[in-house]
Amino acid sequence: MDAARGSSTKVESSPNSGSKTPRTERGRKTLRKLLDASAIEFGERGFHEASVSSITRRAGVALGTFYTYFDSKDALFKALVQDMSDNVKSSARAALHDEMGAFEVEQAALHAFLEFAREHKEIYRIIDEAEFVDADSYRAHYQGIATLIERRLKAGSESGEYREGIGEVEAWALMGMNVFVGLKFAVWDAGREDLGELSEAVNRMLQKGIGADSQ
Amino acid sequence: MDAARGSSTKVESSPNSGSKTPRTERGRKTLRKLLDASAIEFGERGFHEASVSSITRRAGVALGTFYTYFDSKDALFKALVQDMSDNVKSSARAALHDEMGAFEVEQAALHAFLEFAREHKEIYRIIDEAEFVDADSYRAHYQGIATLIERRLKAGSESGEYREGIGEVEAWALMGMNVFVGLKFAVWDAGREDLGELSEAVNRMLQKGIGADSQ
DNA sequence: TTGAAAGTTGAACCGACTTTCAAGTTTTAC
DNA sequence: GTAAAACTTGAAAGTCGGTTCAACTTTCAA
Repeated sequence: MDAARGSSTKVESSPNSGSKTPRTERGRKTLRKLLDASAIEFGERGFHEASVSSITRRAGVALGTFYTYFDSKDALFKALVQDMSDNVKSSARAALHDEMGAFEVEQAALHAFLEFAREHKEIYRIIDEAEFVDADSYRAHYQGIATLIERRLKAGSESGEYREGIGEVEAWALMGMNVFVGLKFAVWDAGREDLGELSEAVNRMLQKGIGADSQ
Repeated sequence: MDAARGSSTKVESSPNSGSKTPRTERGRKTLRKLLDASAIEFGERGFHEASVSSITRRAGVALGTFYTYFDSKDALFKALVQDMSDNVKSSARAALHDEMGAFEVEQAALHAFLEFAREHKEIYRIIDEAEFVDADSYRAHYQGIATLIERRLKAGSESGEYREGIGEVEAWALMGMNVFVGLKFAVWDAGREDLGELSEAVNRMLQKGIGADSQ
């Protein structure tokens, strides 16, 4: 349940994410406690079921303290979505290296994503709920990832590893594969399948499809 | 906005969907008005923003009338999710015919789904929000579709059109492709791309992947 | 025709949760 | 050492919307 812990890295690096920047060490600690507690609370209960008082209780601070750091429950949620979105992206990017081939890159990206999802199961609930709480963040999240994927696909196309004409549609399709495989096998049925085998299976689809004639 | 109209077919066919079956024609009409109004309201505002009073206002009936037909706002939502879920499935199934080849079937299913999504854009919001309002329905929806897809994939495998070893993972991956392509191109950017070309592009990925060597 | 069943109405009840605030404590800076 | 700034506290205000209910109207069946 403390899976959420790791997700709250670099909070103070993003300046205007709705949180009022604390000026003392004590304040910074309290803000961190609130963010950690809220990631857990939102992950367990969802935005509307989650209550500010429950978050402050988890964080071990008084109710009023919350409003020293956030304008509203909404503002906190937005800050959290932004934070999670950044973390997924950078965790995937960290798994990629220059010497990798195009297919290798996609497999590594998926593998990193699956690992991330397994460690931070709240991510699906939180990102998905953004669709209703903060629609812009939701779109921005998926649009941002799709753009990254499309860029990689185009590069693979130019290097001759992928066929020509690969673009936006394929990027969204690929993202959908990754998201749904993650939801099913890294969150719902976590541990039932080996993440390495999963990313291989998906990569095989990418390489040769599912047809019999493609050997 | 009256896209929701068509979705409320066969309401009375499902007996215990949380709605108290009306006994007169007048009652049936009122129930129908409530369901139609709520599909629009939930689609526009989402579950929590939607209010019972706004739904009854849209439907042109008094607030109290609502509780003649539903035990609660939750019950109505569940009934609606079930209805939508059934409709997506049957609209896809209706597009399939026995004489079709395995790939042809998948392409037709996707095409039917894309059309359905374009006509009923609320479906994404409503199904997605079920994750928070009624988690079981949400899982049941996707699990149900995945099972249908997996069955088709297995059949294609046995008929020799697909390679061996195709199963659950591929079914979820395929579902993810369809869902995300639908979200992006049939809902968000509706009309930007031709649905026929879209389902072809996705089917091409299915047939030969995205590799250059696969011709 | 008539009484019972089905359906309708909307004001009022009610609980729950976000947000405010004035009084207190701790930290910082000089 | 001291005053200002930063931070904390929790009771209470304020809001909002789901749900109830008793009086009323319409429909149905015999």
